[in-house]
Amino acid sequence: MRIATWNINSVRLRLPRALELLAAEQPDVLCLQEIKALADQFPARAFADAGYPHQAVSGMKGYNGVAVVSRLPIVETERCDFCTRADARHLAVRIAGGPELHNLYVPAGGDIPDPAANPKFAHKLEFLSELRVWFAAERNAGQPMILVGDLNIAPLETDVWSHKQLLDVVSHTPVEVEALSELQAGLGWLDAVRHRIPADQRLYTWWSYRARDWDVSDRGRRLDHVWVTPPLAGAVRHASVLRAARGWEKASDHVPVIVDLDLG
DNA sequence: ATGGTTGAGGTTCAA
Repeated sequence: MRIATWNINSVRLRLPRALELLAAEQPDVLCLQEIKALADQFPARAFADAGYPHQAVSGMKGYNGVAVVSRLPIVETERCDFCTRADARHLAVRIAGGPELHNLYVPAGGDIPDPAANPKFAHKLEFLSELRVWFAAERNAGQPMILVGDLNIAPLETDVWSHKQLLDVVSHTPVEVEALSELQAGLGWLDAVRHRIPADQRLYTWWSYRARDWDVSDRGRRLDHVWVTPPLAGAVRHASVLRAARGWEKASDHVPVIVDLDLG
């Protein structure tokens, strides 16, 4: 099973790029974040015509929003709200004959890495904490599950262009990395991408729109992730990051991440 | 020291 995840930053604006991605990479399931659309604005017909008729969408007006489109039937769908906000940041689906898949868009957290001074950063930490508690209460480490999405945290030193210069920058601060690590430890999630692309290699999935030349300066961060629970640890066959997508016309600031699983 | 760009929607937020 091939799973792709992509923060598309407006599904309506970038629909043509998404259809090209599906045609080129042939994932079985594509998970999207930041669709920036209401569910009834989602281009369902276009994805269905492209061979992805099985869909789940959690949308809102203008911001956030996550969606899953699949070649394989989706047999169950669940949306959770965290931090008492109907924020369209989570969608769980069960793929027919396959594992449960959680698609997440973690709050970015604003600019100031201090929860007392910055409510957005406080929200980010609280969201991660609630997510950890939710998984501990509602699921267990023996269930085969996949967690994908824009987690808005680059945990490793090689997940950012400069570990030292980003220690005070939201997305790489120790307090966030610790919160993410606690979430990961909860069910023993394995970082599927780093399982296949070792941590001694720099790896980024996001480059700011504000750089003069994203490719030359290469000041990226690995914000987008694919994790699996222990029963699937041995199933991870291949992982890739589509860096070239950052150079597409009308590119998202994030690029797709793809993982292949051998589910037997 | 601070700006730089993008998207949605509406003249400003969030990223």
